[in-house]
Amino acid sequence: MGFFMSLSSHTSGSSSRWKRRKEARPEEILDAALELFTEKGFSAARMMDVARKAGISKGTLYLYFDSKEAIFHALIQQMILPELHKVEDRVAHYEGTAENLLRELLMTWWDTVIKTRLSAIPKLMISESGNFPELAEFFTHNVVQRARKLYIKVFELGVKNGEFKDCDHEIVARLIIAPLIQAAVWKHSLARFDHDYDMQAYLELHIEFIIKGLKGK
Amino acid sequence: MGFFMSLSSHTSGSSSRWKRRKEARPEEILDAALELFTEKGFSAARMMDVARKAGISKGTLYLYFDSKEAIFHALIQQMILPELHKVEDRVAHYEGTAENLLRELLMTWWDTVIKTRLSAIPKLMISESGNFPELAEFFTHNVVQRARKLYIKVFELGVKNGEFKDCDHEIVARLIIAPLIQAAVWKHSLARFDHDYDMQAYLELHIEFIIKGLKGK
DNA sequence: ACCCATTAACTGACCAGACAGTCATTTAAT
DNA sequence: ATTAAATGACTGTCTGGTCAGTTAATGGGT
Repeated sequence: MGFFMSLSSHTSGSSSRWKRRKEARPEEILDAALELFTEKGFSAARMMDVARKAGISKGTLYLYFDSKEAIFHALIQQMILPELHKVEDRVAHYEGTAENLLRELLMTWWDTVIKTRLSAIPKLMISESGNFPELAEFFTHNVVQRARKLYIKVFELGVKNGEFKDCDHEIVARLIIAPLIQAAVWKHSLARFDHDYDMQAYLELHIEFIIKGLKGK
Repeated sequence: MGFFMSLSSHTSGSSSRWKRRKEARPEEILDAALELFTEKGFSAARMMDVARKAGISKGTLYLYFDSKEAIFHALIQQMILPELHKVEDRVAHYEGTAENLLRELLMTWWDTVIKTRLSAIPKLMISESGNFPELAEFFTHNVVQRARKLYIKVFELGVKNGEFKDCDHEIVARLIIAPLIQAAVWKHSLARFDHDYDMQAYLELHIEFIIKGLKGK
């Protein structure tokens, strides 16, 4: 027993059957898991597939994570928060018009979240919220509500400056965010069955409509 | 074997252990399945739980549907299309301003889809698109794209009337729809961990922003 | 009105397959 | 020679689907 046929595609060309790569494993595992959990859902994703995609065996997964659920936790908790911190800092130190800050924020978020693999996180968290209520609560409080608060701040700055007309802050923030979340979710679900569309134009038109709406109210 | 303890809560008060209800079963099964599939996802939802929620035994499920997957198919194919037909008829026979038609369309959709249990369908289809590519394709072509075409038509009417300024039709349609889909998805995922919000105000502000954006471009 | 034969809706114990997680063994690295 | 990273066959459990048996409903005969 123990014969070998899988030409491990990961670092092909090596003569040895496998390499010790203690440092690189966790991130590779999380990447593989993010992709599979997003595509199939947590429950339908198989640990053996995660292992294969990460270029290791099933047993090795359990050297780095206690369980399937532990991988899911790590995904949600490690991948988004760093990005959020950067944006919060940016808003805290910003000086200028609210309109420009809003434009910048939306474009930054677009480039660093919606266009990258991070866009998978919202779709995953939305799909699995029913099975992981505690994580969903963590995510809602520590990502969603904090992001929303950021946009509320920008809006309030604009109202204070006389740039924007006042109206319900939270509703405005939700309307600003909705098309971005939707773009992320779409990208990882029905987009592959739909026409392509010009995502940049989508973002720009959204910004234009929102700015016009906020100003002219 | 065969002793009894479950006081079947479904039609309590009856002395018999169960009733023959051939006509009512399919819809009750679909309702139960929609709720569970939406909450847990297709894979994590157990047939026994669907059966219990529908007030029947597991075996009875298989008198009405061939498999778990058949229930999923029936859900997607039977629940949304009738609503879509109504709306398509309305647009085909409409006479009046594009602005008023757009307002009416959004409000109608809001009341008949977003506010009802039908709102679960988009969240479910988005979550499961990776596991049911054929159904996802069907849904995308027969629901999403048809709905989008409807909004494109309204927009084109507005452009022809001189009510709206011209710009990319499909992008506009996507931006009009995004906050509604987002509201539906949210309702069935992270909303229970988030603050409540005034959904009616959300819809009304969205309509206002969109109309202003389309007019003033 | 009652009984009993027949039908078919319904049940739930059971089965076969699948999968998360384990661990004795193998092998890279030092 | 020693350490520890990595493996994959194995196991216990869980669940979709089945089917032999149970029971509600029906209606024809007395």
